[in-house]
Amino acid sequence: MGLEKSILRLPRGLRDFPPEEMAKFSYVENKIRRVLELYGYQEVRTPIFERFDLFALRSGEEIRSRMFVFSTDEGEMALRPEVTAPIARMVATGKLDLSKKPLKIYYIGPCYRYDEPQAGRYREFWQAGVELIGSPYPEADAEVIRLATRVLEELGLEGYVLRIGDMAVIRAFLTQEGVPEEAVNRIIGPLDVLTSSLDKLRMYREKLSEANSGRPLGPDKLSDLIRRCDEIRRLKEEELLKMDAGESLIPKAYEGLLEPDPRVYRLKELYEEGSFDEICDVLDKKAEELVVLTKLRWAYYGVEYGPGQTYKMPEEVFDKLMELMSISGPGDEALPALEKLLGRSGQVGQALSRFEEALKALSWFGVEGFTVDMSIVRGLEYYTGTVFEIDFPFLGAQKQVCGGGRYDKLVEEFGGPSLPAVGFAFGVDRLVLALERSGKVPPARPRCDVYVIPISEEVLDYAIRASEQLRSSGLRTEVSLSRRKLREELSIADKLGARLAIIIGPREAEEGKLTVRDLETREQVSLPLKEAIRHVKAALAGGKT
RNA sequence: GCCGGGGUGGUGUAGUGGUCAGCACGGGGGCCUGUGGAGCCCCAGGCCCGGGUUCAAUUCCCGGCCCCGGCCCCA
Repeated sequence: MGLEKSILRLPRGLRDFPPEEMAKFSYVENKIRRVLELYGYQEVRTPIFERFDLFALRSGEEIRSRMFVFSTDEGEMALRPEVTAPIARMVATGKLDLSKKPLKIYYIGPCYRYDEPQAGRYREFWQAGVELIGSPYPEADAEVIRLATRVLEELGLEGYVLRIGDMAVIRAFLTQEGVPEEAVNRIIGPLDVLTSSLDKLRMYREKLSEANSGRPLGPDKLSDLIRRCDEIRRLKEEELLKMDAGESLIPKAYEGLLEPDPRVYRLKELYEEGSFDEICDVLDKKAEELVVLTKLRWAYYGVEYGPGQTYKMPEEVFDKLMELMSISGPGDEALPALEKLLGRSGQVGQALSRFEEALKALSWFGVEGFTVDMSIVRGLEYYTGTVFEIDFPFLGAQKQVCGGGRYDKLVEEFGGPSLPAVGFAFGVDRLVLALERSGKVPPARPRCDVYVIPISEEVLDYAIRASEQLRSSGLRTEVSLSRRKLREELSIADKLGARLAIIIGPREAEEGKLTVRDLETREQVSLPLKEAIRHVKAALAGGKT
């Protein structure tokens, strides 16, 4: 009787790593270690779980449902969803030698999130990250970004997209416009959702207007498009109903902007009959409505940011913020645009100059070809300055392999000294995926180079002693533990990928020799141990790779 | 939460409303006694679960579970 199948089943989103798979991971991890140590970073390790509150401190109670939480007699614990907070805890509690400031540390280890798995997303995933703690200067930001691109280069991965933004600029702008500090995070999050929705709508629009015939979208995309439009329609109609009932806070004067448009119900038909122009028109309208709706809500309902506290954003501020977030392009285009929009004075000007310096420092490190993108707002609230992301577009939905930025307040918020910091994390699984998809996985190394075959039991003694000698001289050697027949052993040696077999029978034992057989050429010679070792080394060095 | 595509020995697969569900690799055993890296022979092992349709379901239908993708969200 076998065991109940269900107890053997791996929990959802977890994976085993057989040797072939593990080899790819080790390859990536080793590359990462080598690059980071080249820059003087040292590896650390933190526990796999910590107090739940440590992770909730910054991200809020809401993330409970996205983590693995369990209770113990010491209170609630959570499997770590990321490693920045534990590192900050380590620093804040004085575990690191601050006289070596800036601290340069890195980690590679598993993290856990209670999410629905899909391609490139698992409940247990590996992160490799860097934290540079104690330098407030732009060259620190630049070095950290350089580390990330250097790892990708060393892995031979091409076609990545590096986008850089700056939270300090955005925060300074909002503060200058009179937005309360605590409200800033409440604004940035939803704004990110808004801009990414607009991006999607714009993308569909482009695809439709480029192709005049055929099916440019595919069923998945089409249904997403319809869903998004319908979502906007729903929001809009809710508001109109409220207006009719006199319950809306938005003045009736805006009613015209929110007028219903029956075409949303016919999007599928329109698509099937090829009326793409019509759909584009609907998309334009919907995008505009979404902006107006959000703007009006924020202006008249306000944004809640604490118990009983709301901030009502003036429409001009909203417009300017949208404009700021939409700035994107190469540095020599984006920076002038930023200056034009924000000016050079006050905190905003300072933040902008700081951002420029970071980008300039990046060029000293030889990093080119990035995009300035003010809309990248990393989900986590603790970022205070430069933020960046690296994507491989060919990975599809889970294309982001790296994300990071500056977090100058975190250590202090954990009760430690005031230490500015900048860091990032790689998704190791996704790096492996990217490597596979671009055919850059190095060929697997065979289990051993030399396979020793004792022909009979009497020579086991001699064969094993000889194997030990081979190993002592650095040769990766297996000695057969299977007592099989010679021809089967040869077949196995071949399958294992060994380059050479060493055959040992009574003859060899008697003469004190080893018969070395080249498994490719099938040539063989009998030599005394020392010479055999030399011969093997020459063969291994001489052959391919 | 939503939308697709799938579940056949350990792995990869073929196939069928009704005989014994086929093949490859892998596993176990045998012939073969130091290179015949092969070959041959034998053995073990499978239609995800539950309902329905039917004389008969692994096959058709429905539901569930699971896996794989995509959307949302995130890293």
